[in-house]
Amino acid sequence: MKYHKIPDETIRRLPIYLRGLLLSSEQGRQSISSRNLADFVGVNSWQIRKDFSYFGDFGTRGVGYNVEKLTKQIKKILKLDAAPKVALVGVGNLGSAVLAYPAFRICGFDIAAAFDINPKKIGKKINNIVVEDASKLRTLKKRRINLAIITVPRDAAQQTADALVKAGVRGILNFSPCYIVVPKKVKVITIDIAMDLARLPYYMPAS
Amino acid sequence: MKYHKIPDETIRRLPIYLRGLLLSSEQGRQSISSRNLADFVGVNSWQIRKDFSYFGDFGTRGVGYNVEKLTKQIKKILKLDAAPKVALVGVGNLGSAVLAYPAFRICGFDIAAAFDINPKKIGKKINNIVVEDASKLRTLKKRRINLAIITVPRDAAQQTADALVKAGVRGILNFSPCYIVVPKKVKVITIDIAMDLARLPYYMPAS
DNA sequence: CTATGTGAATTTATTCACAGCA
DNA sequence: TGCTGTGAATAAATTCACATAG
Repeated sequence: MKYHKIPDETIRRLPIYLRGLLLSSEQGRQSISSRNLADFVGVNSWQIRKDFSYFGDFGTRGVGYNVEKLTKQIKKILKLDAAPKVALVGVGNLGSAVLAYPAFRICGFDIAAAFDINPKKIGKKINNIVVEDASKLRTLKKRRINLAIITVPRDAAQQTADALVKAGVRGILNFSPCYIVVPKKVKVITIDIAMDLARLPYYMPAS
Repeated sequence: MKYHKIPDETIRRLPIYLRGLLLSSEQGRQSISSRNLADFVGVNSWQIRKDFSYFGDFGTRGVGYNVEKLTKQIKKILKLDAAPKVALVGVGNLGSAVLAYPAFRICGFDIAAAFDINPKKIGKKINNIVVEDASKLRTLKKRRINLAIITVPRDAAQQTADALVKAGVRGILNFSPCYIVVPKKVKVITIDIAMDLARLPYYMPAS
């Protein structure tokens, strides 16, 4: 199995496992079985084993997985071991909340810059980060920041993405409720809160 | 095809189509082809046609789909036509941002209540909604609110979910970075910003 | 005896190719 | 001719069952 390509769905679950592992590590756990982890993260134990099997033997039969070793390996696969630097564009309500979001740290992210076009916001410090003028986005290349979060209003999302791509950004987490077009070499993941909420009623039984 | 169960993945895409349709309706469009919509939302045209085929004939061959009719049908399938009422628990940074999020309206949601445990926040008005004491969650049943958004810190997420379930809530959008356990009759969708960000570096080519 | 690792079976989703209608 | 609608083909993901190792 070692030489198989890791399925996309497995990649989608790896961060979930990582979160579970970090949490159980905090609780002083050193080894964990697929069953234990399953209860912790809400994924079947056989699914977990299958997922892990795509990238090697980390478990000990009869015992389980070594939490530290597995954590390191997942981080390596996800390329999180280099503490990726991230820029955020759009320091409005949502942007400020994302800047203050504590859970980035545990994944190893370093929120290294924030931008806005509002002169009132530029120069202010939010969560220890000085807000810069969005016209300075091109400095990202020199600063070796190639990950960005977009939290600007919808109308500005595409042009923000264009500017980011021009500045060498290769991965974008987009919170604007729209589809944005980028070159193939750039990966975009869109989080649209309303889209997820919109799926809920379908799954709810009649009240 | 009309009598087939609609696949989960199709349901996941329906809100995306809905967003695209609403946007193109704003632009005065009355009919749209699968190709047009594809460019708009970033999904293949044959995927779109297949998805729509699961719930009936809405297109006119040679022309495309009637925007209004299709919009109504998608809303009906997603059970969004009744303007579902939503409660939000946890008016911190993220909670406030979500309350102010404009895109809920277009999907037809009615943010009807907000709760917090912080006495300083209770009674304050945020985006026209008075923040109530979280101990009053049980009033949700009488008010016929069965959808909720959780934006509390991780430690409080599970107990908040428990309280919501007790109050009759059947669908939860969870922003806390953890897995929460609920009875089978309750549907939870978790948005973990860090999880999505954590997937990006994997897909980025070496810089 | 416990828990992993993995081929095989099954289920689910995507893609294709084209018939059929306006 | 243009675009939908859909069976059939392909691809992908999940689930199972069990051999295997500690």
